[in-house]
Amino acid sequence: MKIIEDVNVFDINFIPSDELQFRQEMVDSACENIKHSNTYRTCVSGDTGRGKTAIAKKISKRINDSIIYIWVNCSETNTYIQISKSIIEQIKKEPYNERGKTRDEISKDLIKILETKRTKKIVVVFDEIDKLVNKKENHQQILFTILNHGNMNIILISNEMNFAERLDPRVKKRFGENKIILDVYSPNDMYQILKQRAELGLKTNTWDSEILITIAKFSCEVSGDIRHAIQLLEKTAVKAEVAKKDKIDLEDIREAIKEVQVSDIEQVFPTLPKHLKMSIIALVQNALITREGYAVTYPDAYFSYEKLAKNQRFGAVGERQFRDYLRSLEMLNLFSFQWRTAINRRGRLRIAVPNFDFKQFWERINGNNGDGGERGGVGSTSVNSAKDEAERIFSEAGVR
DNA sequence: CACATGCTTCGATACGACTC
DNA sequence: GAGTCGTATCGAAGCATGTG
Repeated sequence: MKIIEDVNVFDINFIPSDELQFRQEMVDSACENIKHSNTYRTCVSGDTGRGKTAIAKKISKRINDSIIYIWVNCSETNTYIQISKSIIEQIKKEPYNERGKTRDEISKDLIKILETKRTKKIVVVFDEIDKLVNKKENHQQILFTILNHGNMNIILISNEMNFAERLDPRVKKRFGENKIILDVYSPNDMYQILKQRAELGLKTNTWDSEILITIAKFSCEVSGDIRHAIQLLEKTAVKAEVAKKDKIDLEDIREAIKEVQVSDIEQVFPTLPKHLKMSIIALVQNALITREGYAVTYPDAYFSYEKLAKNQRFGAVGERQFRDYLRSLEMLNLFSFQWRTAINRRGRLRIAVPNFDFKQFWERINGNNGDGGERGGVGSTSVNSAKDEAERIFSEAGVR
């Protein structure tokens, strides 16, 4: 029996066509402000899955006819040149060739376009602005250029609450105190949102409130991320469908949770550069040794990494660079870092806590887990390649 | 307080990809 | 080949947090 009516409803980018639940006032107020001003500026911040992107997308849908809407995702587009190019292309709606042009030349082209008089207002959204601000290079100068030329409405979207502190002071001043900070969805909020999705995407009578409440509670506890909850609901529905049930039950949720938890690291791992992979393995090895779920970054984890990397073609990088790798892993949300007082030692320790089930990860990459590969379907390819990658590293390093 | 440790920040350098 | 970017790497200086 079919349970899912419309898969698209569970897509990560799906925005319901009716009003947003719980975030609609913010959309309304932003739209009003944009209507009455040429220089509306605001920062929206909050952890992943709290509706930041949904707000921005909703604004564009709402007033798309009267504005030029520009979307820049700073996790992909995060250099001065790339951002300029993207903005120029989105305004002119034609390709822009930046090859061979210097930063100054591109900057001039951009300014020219920004200062052109037009009837439609421009709204620029910088998604994941923290990825831009946290870069070592001064690519955030692009914001200064934009603020100084022409009139644009600007919305900054950030995961980090305090990204503003890293902003160039000249830019920060221009944004003033206009901030929207999004709170976590409560279990009840999540339930309401899930209900909306279930009504849109699932066949009637295949689900009940108890199912949704269970998912909402679980997702709230583990992440507070609404996307997590929606993904879990979808997987649960798939599980029920595969089992040929008429109705989703709690057992399906348990099955689905198993998958959601491992998917993150195992999907990301194969896509990472070699040194990052070895860093992850080193950290996991040490997390297993301490038996308390964390790894000491230096010297322990670094030495483990050195051992792994010793026989690689390019050898191990220095401890200094290893720290930059740790930073990357933090940015990827794979590890969190904390301070600990050192015992029997001076100074202090930095410890890395894996944000994933590292024991399960370790079992899988070591192939010790006999029933690890029994899962069919979409997930198994990525799981196997994570394992393959790790095995290659182990064999090249001559370590087990 | 002087010193140890481990981190962050800043800047220098090397190098590949690209255009002129 | 010169010039320009962007990225990866590393060293020096300095800061924060601890010990004796």
